[in-house]
Amino acid sequence: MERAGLTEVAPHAWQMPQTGAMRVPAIIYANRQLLAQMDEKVGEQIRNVASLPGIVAAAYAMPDAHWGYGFPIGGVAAFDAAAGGVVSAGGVGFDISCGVRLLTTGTDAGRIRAVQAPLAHELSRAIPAGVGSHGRILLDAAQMTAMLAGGARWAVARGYGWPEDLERIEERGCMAGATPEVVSDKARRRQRDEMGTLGSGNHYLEVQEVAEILDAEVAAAYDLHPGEAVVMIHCGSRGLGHQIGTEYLREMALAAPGHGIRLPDRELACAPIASELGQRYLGVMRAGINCALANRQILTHLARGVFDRFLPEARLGLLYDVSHNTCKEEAHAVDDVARRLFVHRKGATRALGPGAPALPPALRPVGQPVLIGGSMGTESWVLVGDPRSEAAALSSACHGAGRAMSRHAAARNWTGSGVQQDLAARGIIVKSPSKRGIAEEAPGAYKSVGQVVEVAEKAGLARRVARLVPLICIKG
DNA sequence: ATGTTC
Repeated sequence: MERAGLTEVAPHAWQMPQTGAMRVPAIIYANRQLLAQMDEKVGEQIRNVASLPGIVAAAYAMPDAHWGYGFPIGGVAAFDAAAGGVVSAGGVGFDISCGVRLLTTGTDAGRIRAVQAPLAHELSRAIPAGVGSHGRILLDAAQMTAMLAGGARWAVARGYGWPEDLERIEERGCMAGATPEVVSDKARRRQRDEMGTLGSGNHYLEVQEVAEILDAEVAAAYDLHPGEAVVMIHCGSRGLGHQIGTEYLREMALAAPGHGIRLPDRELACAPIASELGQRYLGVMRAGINCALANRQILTHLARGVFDRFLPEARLGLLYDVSHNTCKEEAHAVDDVARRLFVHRKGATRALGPGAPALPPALRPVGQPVLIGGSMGTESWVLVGDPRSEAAALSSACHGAGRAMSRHAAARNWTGSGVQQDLAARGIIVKSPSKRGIAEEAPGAYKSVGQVVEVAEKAGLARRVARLVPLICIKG
């Protein structure tokens, strides 16, 4: 993106002037290099978001932003229902409540290396991955309804995981206000056999090593220790979320004129929060959030089963589970005024600072773990919410590395086997049902996640706590 | 992201 016309209003915060239909400014968090790597389309999309009815404060793009459907991926925007504010299916994204959870193991990475190949093999057998992957759990209509209402709470009640896990999940494992009965039959049907599956694209389960600690105090509170192994799970709401996104994007686009909304881009389809359609989407989307929370909970249970067989001394405790594709009603201070807002985070992670009431007691004094999945074969990060993030971006931060090139271009530049061999030479085992998928996810197709989190820290979005490097990657 | 195009 060209820097001309942008004003660096704070370190690594670039403001786009409020022009045309924009109701608020647009702010992009980046250094000069990340800004140069950003598509012009990110600027266009974030300006479009800034023109939507009822938007509050500003439209924000995170340091890992790239262009997406309507909203950029890495976009944050909050709306006031009483001021005609809208909810947008494109502002949440197709993979509703896609997110990351991190499990500590209390075990040295050396113990993983001793069983690395068989552990990778057994994880790949236990964790269904790939396009259309299905699991052994089949839900009937009543179970589907219970799952969509209960989220991870439902999963734990069914024996998938431990009651103490729930404290370490956003919304304590269950998103309130879900309306399972309004979720279409088609969406429910698509999800029937997809619980506890990874899916494809950039979703993965990785066994990683804590390679570096940058904040010893917070790391200790998070039970992260140098040289120990952790498990990171990145996935979302599978076919159900995708079906909901498809249905509501269409319906919101058709209904927009009737709501008096002129869309700058059809892909920005949205409806007033106060409208029947807006309320209906919110209820269905919350069911999608519960689906993703239950899915990651079942994947955790499957991973624990494999670890129990190979490393019985390992105890896979949940550090935290946080989503990066949601719209949630939250309390925020805007210009020192307390307001209730509907915050869209699409490819952006909630990042609550110390003292936030939504955090469990064990984490409240230090702040929320902000879990950042890097690209396959590189590094991932644990950050902690910074109190400055509330003013900077409504307590939000980045979510990953962000693509630097298209899937198509990546598949031209690399082969799956080549990438796999390169990583094997560095001691990383990658298992995937799709060679093309591995090529599309080649580390070189992504921006530097290290640079993204450094900018996030300098911009006051979140502070770095620990750097994680992969040992085993189970890839969709 | 996605029964990788209704």
